[in-house]
Amino acid sequence: MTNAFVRKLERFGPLDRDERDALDALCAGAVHHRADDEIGQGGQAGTVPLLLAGFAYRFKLLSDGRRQIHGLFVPGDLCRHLYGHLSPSDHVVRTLSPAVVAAVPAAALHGAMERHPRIARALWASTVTDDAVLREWVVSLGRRSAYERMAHLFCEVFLRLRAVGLVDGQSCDLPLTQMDLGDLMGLSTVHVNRVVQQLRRDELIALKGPHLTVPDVAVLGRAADLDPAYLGLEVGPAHPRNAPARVGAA
Amino acid sequence: MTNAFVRKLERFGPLDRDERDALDALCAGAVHHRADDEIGQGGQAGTVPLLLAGFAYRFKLLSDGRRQIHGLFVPGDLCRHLYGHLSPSDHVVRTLSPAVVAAVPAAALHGAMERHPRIARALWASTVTDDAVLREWVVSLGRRSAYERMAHLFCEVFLRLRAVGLVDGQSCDLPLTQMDLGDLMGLSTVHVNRVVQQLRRDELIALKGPHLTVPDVAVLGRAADLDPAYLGLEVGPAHPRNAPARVGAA
DNA sequence: CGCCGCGTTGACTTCACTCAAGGCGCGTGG
DNA sequence: CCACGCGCCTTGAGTGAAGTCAACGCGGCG
Repeated sequence: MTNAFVRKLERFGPLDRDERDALDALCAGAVHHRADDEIGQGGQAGTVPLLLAGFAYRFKLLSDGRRQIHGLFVPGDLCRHLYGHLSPSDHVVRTLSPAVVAAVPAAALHGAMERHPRIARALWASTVTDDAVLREWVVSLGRRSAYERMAHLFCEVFLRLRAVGLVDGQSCDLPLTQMDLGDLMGLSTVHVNRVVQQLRRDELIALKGPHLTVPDVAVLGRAADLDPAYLGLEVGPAHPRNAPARVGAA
Repeated sequence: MTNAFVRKLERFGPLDRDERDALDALCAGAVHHRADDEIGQGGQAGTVPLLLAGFAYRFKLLSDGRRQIHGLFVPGDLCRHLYGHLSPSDHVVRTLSPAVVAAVPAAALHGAMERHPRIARALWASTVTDDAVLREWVVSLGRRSAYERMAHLFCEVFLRLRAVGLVDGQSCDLPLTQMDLGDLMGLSTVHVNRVVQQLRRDELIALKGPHLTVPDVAVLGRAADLDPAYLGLEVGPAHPRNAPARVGAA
């Protein structure tokens, strides 16, 4: 299977062989991490962690130990802003599962963007999309009920994974404990448990251990009050190419 | 007084006369808006709204009318991502007060960035900071109590306004109704009222109409469980220049 | 075998929401 | 000039969603 980074960027516009090779080159030297490993910190100044396989997240702790996760990464995602090196990092990135991570030198990334305008374009479109996801989290945390929030999260993850070809039929991996889900969506573990059970009873999802099944994303999305245009992934089928590139219009 | 955009960017590094002039040029043709006016929509494709005076916000509505504000803009702020034109906008931007807004052509902005690397650098640093603010909102909404949340918000706004020279002594403008505050922090109007009163009783803030006074930001920050490094504005005094540029380190 | 992490359940508490009403300041129009 | 309406702030009472605390089952692993 091709590089997840390439698959992700191809959603934003076609790439030719040359461009795909350039992206592959950026991933050289990817390393394996164990679950629950910190990534991108320490020695790696001037590089951007790129997740190629597995799951990761970023979070902040309050002074009394409360944790809030404010980013979830799936294969193909950059785990830091393209210009993140301009400002000291204020949070931690950690793997959720065994993972493959490339430490892409920021200079190489920017070089590739200069040489390949379509890569630059895709990368920026991807950044803008990441932003939209974060804003949608704000909406969830601020105004959606626990039930809607969880439904929205499962929907988002499912669609993002489908976009990089990691959904098999109606199922995908999701190595999150209920405690993680709580820290993602601002809920207690106990309440997550109850809400997940309700979602199961309503047959919107099946969730056993690290395995998520979504019988019908559209139905789940409706329960989540999900914006049909969200991620531009909604209506489309399993993988890009046939879907219209949702890019370029003003 | 100089252009708020220039003042904001100077926080991220010094700019010479030439660079300041370039920024000024981008603001040519700024127009006045009434309060509660939609900005940046419609005809303005290919431009980025830049707020030069007044306040604005962006929000989303859920299908049943619940509103969540997911961005608050103060003078000097760009109201859209630098590459926002790569993706259709999924939300609305609206003024909170009478405001002056320049519709900066994206092309002109990128041109200025190419000609003036220090402008590019400052603009990127500013983007990264905006990101950090949004993530901090996620933390607030997910894990802070209503009391901490409001304290954090007032602190953030106060520091951001101070950074562009819009704090006079211990006071600044803040033209938000309690309903707006609720939609910002995911609370009901009634509860906002109660929390604000508590903050007043604790003498952490004074808030009458559109006027906010913060006797001691450090104390307010402590009540908010605010990260001391947040915004890099904390310890510094009223305005840049004398403060070390918090930029460039990895 | 026994610990430990994770999911599950029940009972109770509490933070925040809803509903409802009243006050105040201000602009508009009679 | 005053009456009225309206937006906003305030207050009280009751409700409800989600949190806390505590216990137990289950499965994996050392």
